[in-house]
Amino acid sequence: MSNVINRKKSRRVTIYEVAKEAGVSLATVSRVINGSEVVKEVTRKKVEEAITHLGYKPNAIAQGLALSKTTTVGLIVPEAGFSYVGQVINGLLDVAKIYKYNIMLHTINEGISDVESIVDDVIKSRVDGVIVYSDRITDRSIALLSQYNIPIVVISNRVSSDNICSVFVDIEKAIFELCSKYLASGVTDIAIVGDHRNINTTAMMLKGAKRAFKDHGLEFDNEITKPKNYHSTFHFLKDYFTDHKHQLVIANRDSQAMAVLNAARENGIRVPDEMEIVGVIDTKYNSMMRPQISSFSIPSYDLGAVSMRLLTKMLDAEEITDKEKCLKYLFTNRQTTKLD
Amino acid sequence: MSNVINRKKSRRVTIYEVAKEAGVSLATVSRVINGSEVVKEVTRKKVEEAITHLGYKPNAIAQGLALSKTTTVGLIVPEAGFSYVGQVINGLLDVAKIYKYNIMLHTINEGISDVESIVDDVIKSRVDGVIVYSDRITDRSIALLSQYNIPIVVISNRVSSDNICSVFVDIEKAIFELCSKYLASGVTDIAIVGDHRNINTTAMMLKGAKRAFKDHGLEFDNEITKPKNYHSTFHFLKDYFTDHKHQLVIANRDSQAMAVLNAARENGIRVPDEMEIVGVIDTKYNSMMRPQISSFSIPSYDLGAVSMRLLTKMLDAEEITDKEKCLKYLFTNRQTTKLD
DNA sequence: CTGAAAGCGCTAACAC
DNA sequence: GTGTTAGCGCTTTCAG
Repeated sequence: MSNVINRKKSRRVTIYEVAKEAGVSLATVSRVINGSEVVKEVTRKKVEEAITHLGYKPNAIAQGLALSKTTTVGLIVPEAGFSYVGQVINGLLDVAKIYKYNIMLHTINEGISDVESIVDDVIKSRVDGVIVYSDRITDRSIALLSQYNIPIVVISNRVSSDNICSVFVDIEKAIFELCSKYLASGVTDIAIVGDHRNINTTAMMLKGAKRAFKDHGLEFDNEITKPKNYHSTFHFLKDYFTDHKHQLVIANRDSQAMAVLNAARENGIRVPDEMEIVGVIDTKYNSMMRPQISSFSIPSYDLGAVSMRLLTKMLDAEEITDKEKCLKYLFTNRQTTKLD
Repeated sequence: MSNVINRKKSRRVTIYEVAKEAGVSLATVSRVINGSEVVKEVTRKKVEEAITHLGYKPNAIAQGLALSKTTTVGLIVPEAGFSYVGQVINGLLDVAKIYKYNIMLHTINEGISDVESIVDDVIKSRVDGVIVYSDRITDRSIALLSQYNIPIVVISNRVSSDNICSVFVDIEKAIFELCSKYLASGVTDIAIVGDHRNINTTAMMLKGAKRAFKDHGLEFDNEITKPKNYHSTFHFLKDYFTDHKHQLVIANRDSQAMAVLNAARENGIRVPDEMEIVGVIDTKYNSMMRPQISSFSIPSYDLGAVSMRLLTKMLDAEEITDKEKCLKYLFTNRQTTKLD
């Protein structure tokens, strides 16, 4: 297939060697590499032959230096969050592939020092743009990054400015609608499990619930949060449900929804008869539980794909009609709810 | 914290500007950046002040060009496999951070054309080394890559050569031991669910089972594979278990083990009383099922961490005692087995 | 201890 | 159409 010669320990072939082999100047080689129209057909042929013969591959680093652009974008995701970011990454990579961008992957955790070092790495590596999956709007990484005047797309958070766009799902609305529906049918004992790893999302969920309750002349005040002394949501909920019960419990990540389900059942609470459960972020595991957990399907893949597409637009200085892109969610009624 | 001036639309500051600001030559600036010992203390101070004052950050691309090394490594993982590769990536990134390497992420699917283009990208981006998470030893990506004489670490597969090392878990042995134990206790109706996405792992599992059976004077011939016309393992197994039952079913990925569990139960097969189930790859979801699925814990994080460490050794031309690193697994007995 | 200068591999005017 | 040349930002001899 590829005529690459196995050149052990030999330097990688450069544009000069191709030029010599083809009997042209390096400028011409550069032209054919970059698909310039002005090269005569016969010389192009010669060059192309030399290229495949020598197995030449342009040095992206050198190109990057010469052009001051790297065709790579930095991706920053929360550490240990791959179970729910995986799909986002897939979407992102697929689009990146189309537009010939490479992805530099960085993970970030809570530590501030970490934020600084990530930003450092990102800036030093001279990526053309950055995509940040971040739940926290106040995230220092974004603030720091934006100082460098580099195009940024943030996922899962509504923000925008001169060089920042965002792609997200309107969780507030999702929860509002869900709660409204339940309230309308007389269900008022609704609780939301707070997610300390996704503070902003939790805030949105609460906001949606509060709005729905207010519309019904009620007040929402039922956030369940894991105290620090419990090391897992499940263990906490197991205790919690010994003397608590709600008509509807809403959790963010599917692992939390599962914890709710398991904890409830271990306390003999029948789901969905006595208590209904809804998850927000949906992974494939969500539907593998028995009963299957009803949930919103956040379009994770699209979140990634759209973000990357948006970034390419920013990089090409294309007109951007909407700097804050809100994606549609879908509610899937499974076996932990009694909805129709 | 950082004294970076918000320099809108202005070029990034270069080593020249730092040199001018500090009143020294760029060679000297370069020396202090790279921690050379020979710089006099006072000049170093001057330079450092200029650097922080200007908010200078070295251009890694230019450094890469000058040094012909990029301090980035390419990571190639199977597309859509983040649920079980996530931990590997975390381990890898943590170690990469320590050794100051950046990660360029690529995903790969079955298509051959894809392989070529990935290898192309990897070579063009002049990474210092590559880590490939690949189940298939015959993987063309590795073959192609190795032509370029670049250090490679392969995860989850035993291979090695001049510039290739590998880190993996001895699945064959794991299954051998498990089967031996069951066979010794009289359980002989054992089946293994084939995983079309991980052909090599499946082969290892079968090999282990066969060896155990042979040791007991028996022959193993119980691979369950999803026919092409079923779009999910679960749906196939649901039909399969209407007229099949085994004493022990072993599955590779946890999602498959869950499919086994759910399918069995929907056919009224009691687990573990009538049928026991063991999974191989363990994610957090595995233990969220009820009953909790007994499984091997493949040390995913370590797989990544060790691989990255190994790669740094190759890059530093350190002595490598073992080019094929076999990591320990652990069996966790949960609620789908009757073992003690 | 520090500076001058030659690349690293490639692109993009500007000539011819 | 094609070649020449000046950078892109940094490292590294080699002088001084």
